[in-house]
Amino acid sequence: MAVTLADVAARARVSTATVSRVLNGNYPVAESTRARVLRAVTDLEYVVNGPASALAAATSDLVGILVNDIADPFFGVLASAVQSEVSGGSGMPTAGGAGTRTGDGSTRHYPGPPNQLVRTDEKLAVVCNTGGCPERELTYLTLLQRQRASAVVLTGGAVEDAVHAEAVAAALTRLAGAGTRVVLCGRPPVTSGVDGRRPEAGPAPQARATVEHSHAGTASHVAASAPQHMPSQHAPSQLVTLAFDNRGGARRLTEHLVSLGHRNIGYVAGPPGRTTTRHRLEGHRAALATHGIPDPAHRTVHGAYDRAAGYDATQELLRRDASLTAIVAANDTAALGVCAALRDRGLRIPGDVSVAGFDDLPFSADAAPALTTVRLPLQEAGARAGRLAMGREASPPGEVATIRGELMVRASTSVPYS
Amino acid sequence: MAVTLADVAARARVSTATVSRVLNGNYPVAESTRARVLRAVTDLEYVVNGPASALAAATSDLVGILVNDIADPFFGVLASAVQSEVSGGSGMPTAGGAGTRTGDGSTRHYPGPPNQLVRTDEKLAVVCNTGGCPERELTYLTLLQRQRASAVVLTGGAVEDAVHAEAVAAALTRLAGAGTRVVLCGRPPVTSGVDGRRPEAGPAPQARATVEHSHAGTASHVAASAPQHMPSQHAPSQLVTLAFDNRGGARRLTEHLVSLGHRNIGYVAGPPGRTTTRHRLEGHRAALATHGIPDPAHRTVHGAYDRAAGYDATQELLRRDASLTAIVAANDTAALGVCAALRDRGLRIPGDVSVAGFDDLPFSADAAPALTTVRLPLQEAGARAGRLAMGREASPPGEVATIRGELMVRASTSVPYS
DNA sequence: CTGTTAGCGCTTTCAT
DNA sequence: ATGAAAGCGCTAACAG
Repeated sequence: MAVTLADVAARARVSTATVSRVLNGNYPVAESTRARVLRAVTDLEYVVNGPASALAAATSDLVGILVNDIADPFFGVLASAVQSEVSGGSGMPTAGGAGTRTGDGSTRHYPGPPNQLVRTDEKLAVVCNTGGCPERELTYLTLLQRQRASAVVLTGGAVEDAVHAEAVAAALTRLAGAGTRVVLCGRPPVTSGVDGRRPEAGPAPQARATVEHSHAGTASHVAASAPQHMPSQHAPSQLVTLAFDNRGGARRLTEHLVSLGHRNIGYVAGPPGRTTTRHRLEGHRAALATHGIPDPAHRTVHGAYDRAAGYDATQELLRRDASLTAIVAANDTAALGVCAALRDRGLRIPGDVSVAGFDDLPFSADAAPALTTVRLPLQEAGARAGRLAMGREASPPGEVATIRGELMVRASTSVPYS
Repeated sequence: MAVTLADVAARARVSTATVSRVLNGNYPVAESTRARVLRAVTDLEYVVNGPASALAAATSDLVGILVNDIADPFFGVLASAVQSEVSGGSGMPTAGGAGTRTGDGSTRHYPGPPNQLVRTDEKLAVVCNTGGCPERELTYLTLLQRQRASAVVLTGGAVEDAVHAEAVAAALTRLAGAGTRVVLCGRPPVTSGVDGRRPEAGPAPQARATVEHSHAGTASHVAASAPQHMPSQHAPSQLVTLAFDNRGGARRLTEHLVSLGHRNIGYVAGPPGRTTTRHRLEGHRAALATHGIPDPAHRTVHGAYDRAAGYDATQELLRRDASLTAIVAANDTAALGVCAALRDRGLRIPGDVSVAGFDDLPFSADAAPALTTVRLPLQEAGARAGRLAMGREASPPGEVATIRGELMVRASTSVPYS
């Protein structure tokens, strides 16, 4: 049906091998021959058969990017950065450094193909929306393995269910073992089988056993405790992690509030059972503990990472304790909901109640009032993850790097009762 | 290296054909045999080789979703909706109707496979970020064709360059011809070579020649001039379009402002040379014209569809004409920038200046003040596009459906000088 | 520098 | 109901 390599070969009066060679540009071919082949290619509107070449070459040019919620700018920014790095470094102007292409070590040793129809040096970056659903995460991982993806980038926090963690760890190991490069971005390192290997453990609120690493001393050192993902011989660094220092960021944020004089601080946490939620909450509590401030359970309310959750949580928080002088949200989006709820109750920000978020998404600086938050270098992290996925950058020592967030003090926080 | 069908067959003591049959569930297999095979599959952790099966079956389970900017919630919401429809209808709870699966007409005639490792009935929805760059759009289209994608969904406005339009039309025709279902969502129908074939035409404000179709009495007739993409025999309705009525929405929005008494209205347009930009601007002007309100060119400023552009455009607009009592932005994101700029100048919204946006993104209702805008049913449109891509819904008559936007009057607009 | 020739792993008639 | 065998279109040695 479709035009094949053989058709092109016939028209160019050469062998299929030759056509393949000029298309891949990885082997010397006479200039005249090349021209003839290229001519045939365009004449026939030939388009490489991906599956066929993937089958023969045992690898495809697919790079998968898994995100929890594609409609959330947090992931949008991350994914965008990864993608622009993966597919040629051009992409959005937003992507900052565009010249990444210059010194690349691709296989393009010989003059490249002419038109859209041919180029093989670029990867197809695709983003997969898991919707925060563990099963879909697994499904995508499998699907990507099916496609023999050349790399997979997992973004965002992980679910803390032991069974699921085990399953993901297994999937990642398979992937890595199959030669797919795996990069974790904004997600803690894989620690398979750390918490006791109880396959039937269930949601296990106890699963937190292994958490207190990576923040003791001061910041971004990786805890030396439990043996990590164990690159079991056949995976030389096929699995690297770029984690966000959520705990540290949250701690600094709450300390900022405390230093302003706040004592009654409400916390709008993310959905329970997720690493990001837990880490940020822990940071918040650590800050309070450090300053000897009690933190009654009723001052924390869990919800989704969205605006509606922030809104609802705020109502609940206010109902439970009207003495609150500040509310910290697990992320900026929820913080916006917090602000909305406060406004609707006729409370002023920060006059009556200070508000803080986390992430520093694009809109946060423009909110009214501008949001105090912790800036996560999403753009940079994504780009780095992209480069790692392309094997264009060396892995960090220990295969794990922790990325710090920066406290951004803006107008939504002030001294209480001001 | 990896486990193959043959390995499974050997372990289950059957032929590869049989294994294939139970995996695809499209052919009767004895229950006992099936069990044995399934057992072998899980024991061996067998994962189908996508490329190989795609090659043999001449089709893959990839569905591509092209977006202009994945970091923009507009596309995020759209993509999310498409995707959750494509990969089993579950996905985000936001997606509303989840039970779509029930009456599907898949090939699953016999009891399906058991675990994550096997399932073949689901598609792999992947989103590709073009960054609004025509070349990348083409690249992705080709890449997807390479992969023999089963469907492709193009979202968002198109670039109005004649050459590029031609190229895209050609690519889509090839795709459709190759059996890939193509769905345009939030983008006008493909009408290659409509506006006079002037390759260097540029933004061409005159290009409006053929626009008023598809919502008047007769609707979706394609301009009769140059021969279109010509579904040349072998493409029965492989290309369907879900367009947004940007012009009508914009007109109603501006009419709302006019009815409030505004006469000096500034307009922050999107990037020139894009259909969405032009249609919205045309709607705005049509409204003014209808009411005999002059619209000097200096009251329109073009920029990107982002917040920064809205901010800058507003400064420029105010510099040019301080008598403005309202500013309409091409989309909500830019409108937020407009608000920020206004606030920074000490102007009150809507007291001094009314502001309106377009799209009604999630955050718009929460802005301060809540944004008057035109609500586009992104969720529904995306879901429908997804169903069309899956062949799970019949095409609209004429292969084109126009989706209207709904005027949402909120707090950011009021009578002037209030 | 170019042609020949095996497969890559799976699907699919065609037999049995 | 199951097996045997012929490709699908391309790549990668290996010869020339």
